[in-house]
Amino acid sequence: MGITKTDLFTENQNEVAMLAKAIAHPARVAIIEYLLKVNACICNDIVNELPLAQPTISQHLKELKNAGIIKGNIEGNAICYCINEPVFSKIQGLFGAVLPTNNKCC
Amino acid sequence: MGITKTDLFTENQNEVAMLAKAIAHPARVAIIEYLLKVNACICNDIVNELPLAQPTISQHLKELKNAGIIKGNIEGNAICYCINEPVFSKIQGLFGAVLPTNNKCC
DNA sequence: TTTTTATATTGCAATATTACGATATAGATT
DNA sequence: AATCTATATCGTAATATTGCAATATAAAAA
Repeated sequence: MGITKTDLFTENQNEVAMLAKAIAHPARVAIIEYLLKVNACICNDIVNELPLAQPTISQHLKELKNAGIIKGNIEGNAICYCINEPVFSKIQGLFGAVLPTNNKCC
Repeated sequence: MGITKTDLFTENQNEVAMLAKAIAHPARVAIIEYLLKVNACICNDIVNELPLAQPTISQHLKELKNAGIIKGNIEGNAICYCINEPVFSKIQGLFGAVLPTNNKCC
């Protein structure tokens, strides 16, 4: 198959999986880290920053944008990208704020 | 291609991506949620809990185990799974503890 | 020892992802 | 207008993922 049965899971489970998938590639992690570091909108810089071809980076940016993690603003003939705060905060909440477990076995 | 160029990125970027990938499927999110809920080692229950065939779940469990997120203990003829605390805490740290951004543009 | 129970492995089909060259688009510059 | 610059899209090859039936394995129960 190769197709995920999203209809069998809750909306929340699918959302967490979708957001995790967007982060599940080192190039996209690098893009997020870079945007967090410069803490501003960045245009062509990303292509020069990463060791991948321009179409490949464009594709990764699209996936991050589709997941809502970043957003792009048209600035002349360039497009400036930055972190989309609300979604990014949501991710921090989803993965960061889980109850401390106390395994009784294992 | 279809192959990720891990050698082009830092160890940390690859690790974050690897952990995110392990979470990037609703079935695996459901397994993690269930293990956190019952807060103990669970054996066959997972197969009955999820709407997927046994081999499929076995495969997802294997991926979570490979990522270090869960661990399995042999208990007679059954195997009991539970959250692997150190790695799970690491995930919470990685995704949860990021500086608050203050976008100047967009 | 045969059978049952719990889980893993194999093999395979359907689909998704990754990467990039070639090309398109669109605003800026000359 | 012609060219340059920045980015997106298309097409395609290589590889990875998802899902499951069939089968294997191994301990428990009968």
